Amino acid sequence: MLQIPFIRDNKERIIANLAKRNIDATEMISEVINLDEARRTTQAQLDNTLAEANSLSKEIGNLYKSGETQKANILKEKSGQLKELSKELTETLNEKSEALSQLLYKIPNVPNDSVPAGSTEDDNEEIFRAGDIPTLYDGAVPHWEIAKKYDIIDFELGNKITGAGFPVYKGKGARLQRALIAYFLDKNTAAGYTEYQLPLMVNEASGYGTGQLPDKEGQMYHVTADNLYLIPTAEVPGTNIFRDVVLNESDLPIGITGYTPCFRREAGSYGAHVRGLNRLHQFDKVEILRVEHPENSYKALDGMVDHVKSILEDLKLPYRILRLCGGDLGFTSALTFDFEVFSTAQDRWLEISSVSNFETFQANRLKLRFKNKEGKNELAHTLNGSSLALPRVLAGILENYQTEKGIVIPDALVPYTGFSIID
RNA sequence: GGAGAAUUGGCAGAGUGGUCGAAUGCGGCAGUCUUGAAAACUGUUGAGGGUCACACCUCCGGGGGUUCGAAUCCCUCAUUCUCCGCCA
Repeated sequence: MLQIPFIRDNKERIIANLAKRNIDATEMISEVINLDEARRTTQAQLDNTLAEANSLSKEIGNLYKSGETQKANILKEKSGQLKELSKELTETLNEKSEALSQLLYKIPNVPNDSVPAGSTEDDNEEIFRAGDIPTLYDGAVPHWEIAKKYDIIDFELGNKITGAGFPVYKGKGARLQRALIAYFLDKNTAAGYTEYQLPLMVNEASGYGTGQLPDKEGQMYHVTADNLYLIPTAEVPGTNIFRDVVLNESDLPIGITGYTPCFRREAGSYGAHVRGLNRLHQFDKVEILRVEHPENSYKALDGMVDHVKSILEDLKLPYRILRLCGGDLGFTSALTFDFEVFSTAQDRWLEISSVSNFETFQANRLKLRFKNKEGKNELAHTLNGSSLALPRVLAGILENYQTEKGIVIPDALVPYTGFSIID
């Protein structure tokens, strides 16, 4: 959520940069400003009314004390009128505030100046590429066939137990999953991130805190009996650690990592591109999150990018990094770098990590602040990234490491799997 | 799930209808003293809205109510603790 004073002061810049998301925010922005003005006017009227009522109450109290009941009763009547007036004003105020926050919830974060304009993923800007795309043997196949061939992932069984998008990993497949999780967590904690194990369901306030609500209402599984949501990413419980928190400046930066399953309804996505592990309702992910001083957040973002790079280099997977264009940028993000692994057998790039700086957009909703040098509370910056999302890394490994003899496990993972080939 | 108790500023903790945005202690910050530090002493120190700045308004777990007036009384929800029940 954008801050109102920021909107007031940066109207043109906001509109110009939101245009990169293909949004014409002119009307919304001026409506925000109008509503805010109306809100403030009403607030001032209400304040004055309440001030009058307060002093009247004091007077009445004094009159009672001195036994002047008659006079007190006269003032009581006046007080009743003020009460009525304040009720009306409160109602107006609530309406304005509600309308204002509803509107603010709908305005996405302002893209960073470096974000290219564009509407689809084709407009994303490739900024880095590394790793060799292997030449596969003649019998190479996509991962869903590999999974069947070696009996390591059973999609049909998942269909039976739950439904499409809930695969069952077995044997070496399950072990490989566990190995990846352990390896990622070790890698992250070695880089200074503190490991957390987080709730897999969150309440409504947390959903709003990180911006999934109301924007992605329909994309989360909702446990209606208790009004809880299954997390679509560890970002939600992880970032909400800091909801309504005032940190000391010396607490910054904070880095945390956690493994969680993620649940996404993925309403509306069907077709060949969602085959196998490419798009699931339940998948595993290890996440990294940072809380940073506003001055350092972009440096921290680069640090996160380097960290994810080092993981992919350990795994020796061919990958590229994209700077997302405005149209592809998430609602809450100011700047996002996507990592994609090349799936040789599918002949396409698969997104495996998304590293973003949210600046104060989440912090404003969360009320995540720190006491700055002047002793004032200032919004912190939040960042997060996947390191990494499991299914597509798994797909990448299965497809890029397939040989006639079987799937060769990347050296970095062997200590975790306890085996070096799936055959 | 049942019964009881509780929820106050960064923390601890007083406050049961008006003079309470709230005693006191700890912590934080600034100063005195000191070569420096510690100790001691002095001052200062919640958040949000509003204003050029004041004024002023709101906030004592959340929401609602009673009252001229609520941290204080009532209702409701959440959370915590104790006891009972159930249970991986």
